[in-house]
Amino acid sequence: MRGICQMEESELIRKRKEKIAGIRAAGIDLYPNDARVKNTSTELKSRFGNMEQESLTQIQETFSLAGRLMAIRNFGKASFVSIQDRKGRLQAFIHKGLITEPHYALFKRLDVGDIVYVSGRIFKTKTGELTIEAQEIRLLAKSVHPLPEKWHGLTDVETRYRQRHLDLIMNPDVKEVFYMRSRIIKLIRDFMEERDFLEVETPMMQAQAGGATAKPFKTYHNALGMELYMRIAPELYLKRLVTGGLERVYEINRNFRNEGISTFHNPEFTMMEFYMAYATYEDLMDLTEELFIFIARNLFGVLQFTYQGTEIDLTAPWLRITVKEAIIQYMDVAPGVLDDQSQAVAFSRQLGLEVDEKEALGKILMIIFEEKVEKNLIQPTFVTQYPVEVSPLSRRNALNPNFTDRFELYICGKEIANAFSELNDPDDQRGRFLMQLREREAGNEEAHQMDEDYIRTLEYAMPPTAGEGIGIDRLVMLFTDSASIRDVILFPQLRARDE
RNA sequence: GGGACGUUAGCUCAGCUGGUAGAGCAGCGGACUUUUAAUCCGUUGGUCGCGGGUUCGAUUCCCGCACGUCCCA
Repeated sequence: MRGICQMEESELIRKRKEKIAGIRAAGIDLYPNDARVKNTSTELKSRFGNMEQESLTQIQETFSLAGRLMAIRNFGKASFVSIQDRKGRLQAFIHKGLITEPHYALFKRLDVGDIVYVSGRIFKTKTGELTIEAQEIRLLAKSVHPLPEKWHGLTDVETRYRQRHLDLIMNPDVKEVFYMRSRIIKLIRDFMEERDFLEVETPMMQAQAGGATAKPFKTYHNALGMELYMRIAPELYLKRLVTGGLERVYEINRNFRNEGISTFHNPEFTMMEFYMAYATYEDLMDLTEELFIFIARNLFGVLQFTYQGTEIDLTAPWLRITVKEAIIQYMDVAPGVLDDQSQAVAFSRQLGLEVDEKEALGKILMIIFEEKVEKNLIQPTFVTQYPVEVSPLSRRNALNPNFTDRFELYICGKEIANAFSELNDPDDQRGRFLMQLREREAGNEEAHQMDEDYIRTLEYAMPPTAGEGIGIDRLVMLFTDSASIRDVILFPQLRARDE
């Protein structure tokens, strides 16, 4: 990254350090901790922003504000400074005649980027801007490094991600995204609590990385002398809790998958998973619609919003379509082709897809779906009836046991949620794990492992249950119109840099 | 993993067919009592991502590497 290695030698830094030495020599604490801040920028603006200057002169009260000095506009004896706190910005007026000599001397030594405190009465300038008239100004923390340019700000994406503090200081929209993220997660919690779900936490470090098909990160516990895996999903633990009688549980937490990084993938990402006893995957489609609508209503007040230039409409009911129907709709293929393994191989090869001649029919369907269909699903769409081969933990459909009672939710061509009626027959579950083991032996590193402990849990009888996982980062991307997952994760994974 | 593009002052960016680098902002000095990208005058600041090669000479052309962005897998 530009500059960072030479920062020690930069002239700007040298000058700044000399200035700091001077302030120190004058006996001023560079990092005091005794300021008591009474007000915030937006609070003062909402209280006094609409009042006229004549009314403000009647107010004798003294207000105080602290934050980062973002601009200094100097006019000889008078100066205007812009102070940014967590809520926004407020201007302060510093006049040589209105503050003590030592305070003014200190003010002249301050730099943009410093953390300061001002207190004084409130007034409006002749341009109508609400301003604190400083009776006191203090330095609360001295900045050594200069801030990026005031007008263009910080745009270099690498610096924005590696030095997120700078991004947050310079780009108010970034702060807004993370306020939104927090609000969305709170709304989800409210929604789940309203429906009597219990929030729980299950292990991040697992002896076996189960509950999904993905490559895990491996770690080692010294005292136990055992290898552990960072979880790829909480699923099997949450279903143990349902078996234990908790019946409605959810967890919002991190999953870790040892895979590539893209605008939609970060190796650690946040997932909400929830399980609801005595419900089916169809119930969860209704619940998912309700949840998204609840969030949109609270955020926007309406169910229509724009994601990257595309108008999204969350008005229920959303389209519900099976995997096979979706392929037929978008690929113009005779239905029979998708029921016959060899015809399906031929068809996918026609489409230019690389498919092994002996590949299971269900896998072929998914390859076609993922390659050719997925990207077309712009408005919210539940894709249902996934092949049993790719759904080792899902309940079989009663009418067609080669498919499962499962759905994935697509919006803007991206998978946002994955849900199914849970497989609670321990014998069938064992058979599915054995099928996965064969795949693992055939070289599929992502295939699920045998989990005898989980099967034993099922043998105690898990109630009929439906469960779902919702990718929180992708959800936040959607609602904040963010193009990259890195824009909704404060510290996205980047390659380490040599210092 | 493959492809395209990028990396020049603290920040945002110019830099043409190769001749040892410019602007704006920031900084520093000065003027200024209501500005808000303040203004005006003056001025400092660069291992042109790193390493090779071609050349009398490379920020510029070629190769490799690093990091990043986007697209594809």
